[in-house]
Amino acid sequence: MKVTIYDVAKEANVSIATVSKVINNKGRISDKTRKKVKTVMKQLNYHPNIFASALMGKQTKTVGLLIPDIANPFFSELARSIENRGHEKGYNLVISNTNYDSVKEDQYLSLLKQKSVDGFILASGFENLDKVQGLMKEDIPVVIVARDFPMFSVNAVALDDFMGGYLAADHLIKLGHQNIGVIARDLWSNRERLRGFKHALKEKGLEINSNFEYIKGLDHVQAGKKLTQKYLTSEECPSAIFACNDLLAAGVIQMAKELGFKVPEDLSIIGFDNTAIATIIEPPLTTIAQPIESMGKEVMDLMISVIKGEKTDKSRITLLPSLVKRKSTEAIKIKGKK
Amino acid sequence: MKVTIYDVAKEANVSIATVSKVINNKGRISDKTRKKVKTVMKQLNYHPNIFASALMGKQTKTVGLLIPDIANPFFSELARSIENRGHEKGYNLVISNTNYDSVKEDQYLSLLKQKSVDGFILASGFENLDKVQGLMKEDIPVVIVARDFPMFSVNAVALDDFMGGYLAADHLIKLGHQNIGVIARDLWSNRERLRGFKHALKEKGLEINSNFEYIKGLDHVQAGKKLTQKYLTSEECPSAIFACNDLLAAGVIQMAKELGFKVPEDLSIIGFDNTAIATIIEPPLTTIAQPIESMGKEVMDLMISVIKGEKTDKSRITLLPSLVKRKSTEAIKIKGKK
DNA sequence: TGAAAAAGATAAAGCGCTTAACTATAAAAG
DNA sequence: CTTTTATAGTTAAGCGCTTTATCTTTTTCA
Repeated sequence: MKVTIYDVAKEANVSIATVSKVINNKGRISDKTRKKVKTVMKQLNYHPNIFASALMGKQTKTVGLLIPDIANPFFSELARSIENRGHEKGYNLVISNTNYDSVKEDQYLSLLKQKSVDGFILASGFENLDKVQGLMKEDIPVVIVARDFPMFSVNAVALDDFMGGYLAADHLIKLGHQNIGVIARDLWSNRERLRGFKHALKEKGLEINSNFEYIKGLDHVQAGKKLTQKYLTSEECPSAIFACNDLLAAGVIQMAKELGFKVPEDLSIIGFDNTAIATIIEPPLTTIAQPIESMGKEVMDLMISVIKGEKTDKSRITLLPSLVKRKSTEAIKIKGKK
Repeated sequence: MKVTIYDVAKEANVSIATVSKVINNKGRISDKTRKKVKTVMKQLNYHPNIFASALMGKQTKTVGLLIPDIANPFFSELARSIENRGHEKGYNLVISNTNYDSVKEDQYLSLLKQKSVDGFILASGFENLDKVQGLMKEDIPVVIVARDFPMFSVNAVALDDFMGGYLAADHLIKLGHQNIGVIARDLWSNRERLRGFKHALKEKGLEINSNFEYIKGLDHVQAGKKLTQKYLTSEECPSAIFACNDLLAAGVIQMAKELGFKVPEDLSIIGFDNTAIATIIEPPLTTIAQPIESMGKEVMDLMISVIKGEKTDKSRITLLPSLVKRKSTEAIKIKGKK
């Protein structure tokens, strides 16, 4: 039924060891035998059983990807990009949706460890450093993406979130906005974005009073709406809102409209990520773009080089965000004037 | 280093066969020994090596999911739902993005076969029946989702696409539309939708002249825009457009606006899928809803029961679509009147 | 021409597990 | 008290592959 290394060996009149050698390009083999064996392999449509070799400690060409929410466009685009690069390089992806849930993170980690994935790409919340350190202690390749652990030696490819926040604030300030609301889930990357944001404000002598605001248990769009409602009906109604991802921004726009605010005339909105939805919503969203495509490529490449042992030192690749101006932001109107 | 069945056996003073038996709940084991072994397993934090058992023909608790485009919200939501259900039941998902490319489909199929996934969930285009039949001949569990092969015995969970198309047409007709454009990629499910659509028209004595229209090589949104431009600037400018997925519909709305058409006043638009973007775009999209959540659950459950051999006969589960009315469709204005 | 070195191929052990066949023990039956 | 039978546990083969030590053949060159 299933063709094994024995079948090939018999057919080619050699030992299984010889076959193994040509499979792995190891040891001394004459060209003649190599050719013969290869021919037979083709002819029999032989494919080595990965499990048998995994048993012997070889790689499985599979990497685990832990992601908080595959249905969030940023993550699904990132996943697609990682997957593509993986496919190019001969790696498969076991994708696990953690739903920002640390219990699930744990479960997946031990499950996939058991399934001998060659390494882990963590795009999850992972506020918990311990788990990552645990993996590293066991010498399991780990790469973090879209999330940085400062002060901690780990392979990572991340966005300069600080700069992203700075860019957003800078844009808004230049348009004359001074009273700006922020909506962000309390994650590390968002903390950085907020830091950059505040830094820009400070440079111009501005202050921001609003801090982390987020409503758990809702999806991003709903959370964006709720918070926007709160902001826009409060006393110091902001003239602009910085939403820390595009989904949130979509919610902001929706609620603004529902409350009778015109975007961008009455309220400027800037998002983050530059996913497909930024161009789908109305008005098209001004947003801070993450280079999702190269991010995926870089992280997969890094993962592979770690797996192959080419990298012994840790490295951190930082990609830079950029401002994409569309229609959801504009210069503030002078109050009272028309 | 790694703790094996031998370590457990030694520690518990039994043979490895006994340990194996308690792991798999097989054979005769006294309660006392069972408890003892279990304790030791916990204590040593032992986890069986899946590969070793896979080598012996046991399951890997991994299923392959082939999907055309994980970044399309319909598929990412579907993937999430499948993944969730899988996780509940102890299965992992290897997700492969085929990009509607039959070469990639082939590659993934043989690759994952080699990696001994327990079965395949095919959400891909798979116009090619042969491959599916090939898998089935090898007795590899296969379930098709969101895509039906009529006249062919295969496990599937699908939407009643015919009804979906019918519902869309019915809604539009009741609103008085007679001249309706259709945008759809030429896939099986869309052919069914179109058939249902036309059926409804025929019932009312209406005809549709436009047929399959799609532009390959573009993403859905762009394709939707291009085609809309063509329709709206043509002679028999339609009063309504049926787009066979929400992404396409988003493109339609965008282009309509760009051309100065008001939605829904000048042009009614109905989508398909009811993904998150339906509520994000402006105006909110009237669309035919697929029960994505239950679809994912059903397909995973079906897959598992096939894997476990509980199902010997093929079965086809058909879910029903429903119309979700939002703001992108309205009754047609009588021409000339105001 | 012959001994040493190099090259090519092999046998066999072992990775961690399952399982069929078997042995030992205890309980039931004659 | 021996024989049968059910029960509890063990032995050992083997899944398909890698790899080390070993053996055989060919090449090299003094």
